[in-house]
Amino acid sequence: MLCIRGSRLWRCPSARSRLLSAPMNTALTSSVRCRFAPSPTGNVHIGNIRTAIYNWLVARHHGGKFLLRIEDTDRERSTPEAVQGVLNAMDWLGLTIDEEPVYQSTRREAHLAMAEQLLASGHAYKEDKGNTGRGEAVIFRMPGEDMGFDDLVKGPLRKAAADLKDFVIVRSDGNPVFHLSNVADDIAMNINLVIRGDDHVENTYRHLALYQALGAPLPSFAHLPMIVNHQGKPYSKRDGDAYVGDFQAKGYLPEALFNFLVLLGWSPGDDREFLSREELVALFDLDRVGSNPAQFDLVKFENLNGQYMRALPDSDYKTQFTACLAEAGLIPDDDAYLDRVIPLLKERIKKWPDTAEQAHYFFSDHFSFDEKAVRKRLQREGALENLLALREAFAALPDFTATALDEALRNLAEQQGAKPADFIHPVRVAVTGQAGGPSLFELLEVLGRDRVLDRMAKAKETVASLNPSE
RNA sequence: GCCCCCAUCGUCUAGAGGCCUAGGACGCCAGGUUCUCAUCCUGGUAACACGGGUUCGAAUCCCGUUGGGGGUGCCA
Repeated sequence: MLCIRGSRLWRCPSARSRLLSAPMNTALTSSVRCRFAPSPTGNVHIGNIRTAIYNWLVARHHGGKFLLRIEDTDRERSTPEAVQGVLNAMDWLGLTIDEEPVYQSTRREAHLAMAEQLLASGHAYKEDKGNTGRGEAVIFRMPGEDMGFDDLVKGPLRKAAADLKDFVIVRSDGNPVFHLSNVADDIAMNINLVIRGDDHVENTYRHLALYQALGAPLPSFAHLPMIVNHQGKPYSKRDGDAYVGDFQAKGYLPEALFNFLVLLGWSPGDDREFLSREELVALFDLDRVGSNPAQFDLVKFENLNGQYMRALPDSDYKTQFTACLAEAGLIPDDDAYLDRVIPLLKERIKKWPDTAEQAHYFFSDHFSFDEKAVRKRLQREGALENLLALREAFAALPDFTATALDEALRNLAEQQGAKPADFIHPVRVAVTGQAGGPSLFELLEVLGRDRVLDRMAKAKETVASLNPSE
């Protein structure tokens, strides 16, 4: 027997075993309702948020709804801070929700009522396992037949009745268990597509049985492979290097992280990797989601982030750039100056926090010197003399422009039978304190005559103040 | 233990029996551009876990092994 999933053919389990959920003839449509259901017991990490992103993308792609449910029933571990963390992460990444968030902790009575209903209909029973004295728990009775469902990313899955055991839905202390609450809320929220982590595949049989017992319509399921850490283990609450909040704090761009995370487990099928949000909404669908776990490669991500930085519209770039300067206590002289500085730096700042360090010398005379560079370029024999000679040549220039500066320097070098580089490097260090940076002559022009000449004159003190070792 | 899932360069991946002497990206190496760093351009390095099948033909299908992951009545 063959059935259709997307455009692919799949061998289906024998028709004899009841196939639950019916996604093979339920194409995803604009009526799709999916949700992100995090438990706020720690920081949101990239594995969590990637699940949220896929849910959001599917909803947007099909014109359906994307909802949020905070599963905060674990009162010991759920904190308001963690809830806020989830909200912040989603907001930062632009994961807009279409209805008010549901807080699971407010639905306890409904969950318990559902357990009563199952008890009444004979789908559940009470038992004190091993007479522990803890009281009776409510146990759900599995149907006792083979079950299967067609996972939207993993294909057809099935399980023998013998491997499907009864399970607790209400603890002996009277608290509902995850399975009950989760299904009860999904039913209440009319969720018809559940996209969640791979760690829930085995739970799906239980959930499906619950839907059946309750007579509720069955949703479709899609289980996403995990994102694993460098040890190849799924990210846990303990993996401190993968929190979404940290990416935000470190100055990475949300669009870059969004783009990168989507690519961890999905690809458009061609060679594109730099995809705008609009393109992703248009292209993304579950049928191209892979089924093997992925590792987050920070280096590759930083490359993508750099591409986003360079592609940023000028106005956005300027706003952020200015904010970074302000944070470091640097105030641009004027807007026109800022507009001339930015193009020089734009392609070499890889993430926002690097801004102040790389731009410092443009906005203040109190910048630090790279000792290695000073030693190599200014403490050389004759370096200071060259510098002063060059300063005179620069000072004599009627126009302090890049081309004029360039010409003056090369002329002087030629006169002295030296290489242009012998002058270029010392000037750079004297004027910027750094070994590398933007094109020297443009940099000098933008910096302006006064600053440049002043700093060149001070080079001698600078060298002395650094108290040369060796 | 039992059940389920997964397996292509170091990493993310393309691949739906012949288009694959396996393509792209990041990284790395070499070269180019340049005053440096960055950007950019060119070239190179590197993979179908293993063993059996099926087939004229397999990275692609089947079985097994190994490895990894998940689940397994009171975590979510």
